[in-house]
Formats: sequence, C-alpha cells, structure tokens
Amino acid sequence: MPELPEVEVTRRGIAAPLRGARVLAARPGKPLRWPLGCAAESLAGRTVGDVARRGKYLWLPLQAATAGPGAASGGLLMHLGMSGSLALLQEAPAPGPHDHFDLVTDRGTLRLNDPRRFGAVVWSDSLHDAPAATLLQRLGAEPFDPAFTPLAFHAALQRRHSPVKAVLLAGDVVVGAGNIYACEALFQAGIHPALRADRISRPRAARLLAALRGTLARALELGGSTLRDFTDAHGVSGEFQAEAAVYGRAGLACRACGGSVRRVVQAQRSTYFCPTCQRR
DNA sequence: AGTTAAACCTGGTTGC
DNA sequence: TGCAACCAGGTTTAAC
Repeated sequence: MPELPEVEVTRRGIAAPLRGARVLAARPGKPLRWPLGCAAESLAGRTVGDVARRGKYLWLPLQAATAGPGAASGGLLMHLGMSGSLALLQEAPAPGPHDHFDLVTDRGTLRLNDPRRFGAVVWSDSLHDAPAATLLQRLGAEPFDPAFTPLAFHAALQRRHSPVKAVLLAGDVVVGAGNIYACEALFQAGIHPALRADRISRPRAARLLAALRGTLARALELGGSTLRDFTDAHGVSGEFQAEAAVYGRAGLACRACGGSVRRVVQAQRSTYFCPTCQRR
C-alpha cells in the first residue's frame, strides 16, 4: 500500500510519542523480506530517537543506554511493503496472524501488521553502514527537497529511455510516488504515461514536478490513501482515494473531460490515464 | 550499462 | 457453491 504520504503520515503519528521511549522488548514474528539482522534481545534497554523517513523507508534510531563512543547508536530500518501498516498500541492484544513485529516500549507497543510480508524491519549500526546504506543508496531525490529543482528533474529524466510512468515508479530519480500517485501526478501534469522520459520538455518536466508535489501534499493533508488495509498509527484510514482522478477508475468518466479512463499495464503494474487529457 | 521480467507472499474479487 | 484466474499501495534480484 504505502507510498510516501502513507509512510509520512505513519511517521508523524509515532515520532512524538516514541521520542525518548525505552525499549522493553522486541518480538519478531513470521519472516519478512529480510532477517532482522540482530538478536531481538539486544534491542531491550535502548532509547528511541527521532523517527526519520527517507523515501518509503522509516528509520528508528535506537540509542544504547551506555553511551559510549560509536558503538552505542544504530537503529531499525523499516519498510511497509505493499500491505504493511504500523500501529502504536497502548494496550497491545496478543499478535494476530499478520502481526509480524512488535517493539514493546514504555510508551506503548509499535506493531507491524503486514499480510503479504513484503515489508521489512532490519537492524543497522547506522544509516551510513550496510545494510541501511545499501538500501537507501539507490534512492532518488526527496520530492520536497528545495534543492531538487525542475531543471535537475529534467536533466535526470533526459538520461532515461523508459516510459515516464516506469521512471517515476522506479524511484531512482525521485522517490515517493508509487502506483497511485504516479498515475495521479501524470494526470495532473497532462502527460501520457507511455511518453519516454527523455522526450519530456523542460516546461513539462517542471509541470510534472509541481504536479507530483501537489499530489503528494494533498494526499498528506487527507491522511493518505486507504484501498483496503492502510491505517495510520492510530488506526485511522486515509481519504485521498476518494478524490483520485484516474487511479482505479478504468471505464469511468474522466473528472476533467468526461472521456473514459483507460487502464494499461506498464512495468508489470496497472496504469490509469485519460487519453484525452494526457498527451504524448 | 540500462531496461525489463521474475521473485517474494497472502487475500479479496471476478468469472466460469 | 466451488474453484481457478486475476488483481493488489513495492522493490530487490536476476536475466535480456
């Protein structure tokens, strides 16, 4: 499920309550994408720092009680995959069949629910060491980074020969958009999803970046999108999907021109677009 | 090197 | 009603 807005909504829900929390225990469940990479017992006694986000990854700093030089830091790199969500529970019931990781703290239990188990919880000594550094290394620019200018976006697109939709999804030019927001941003920008990235003009690249930022910002306001199972840290669903212009609307009328929204498959994923409003 | 398939998993929906 | 086929918010890894 989760694209940047859902991950950021999650981060905002847990960051303040968990800042300074003391870890009492960690309970891994069924295997996720990768092994935890440390003994669960080694997390007990650590203190949670400021939860950060990079792309669709969350970083939970976990400081050791004995503050020595270097070896005391580290943290958990978390990813929600396709179907994951995090909840911060004051009184956690016994884990259900799809609860695959618990971080028990004195401020509540942070619980990962992830039916498909494409998500991940991985220990890393720091963001700058493997495995975290390896995973984050391929990520493109943060969409809201002011240093990421329309010109820089256009230059990056010029180097790619794939359809622009596939480039947005790949996340190595700019992170944050998944299948929903890539479709929506392209619609807002009036760009055909099959258009090769290197064929996009400078003005259209600028328009696409603005559309991407606008789409992600609007989704953030609405608490993200909930298609089937996403909820924020308090169990609340997102509302963005209700105002999606094209995503999931194959055969329905385009909200702008009244024409029929089409569904095609690109890079093994469904793409929704309006052939009238979006041009090559 | 750069682009495109295969793989990981479970469950809900659709169609015969 | 039963069951097969297809679909789903992601991204690493392997293969052209």
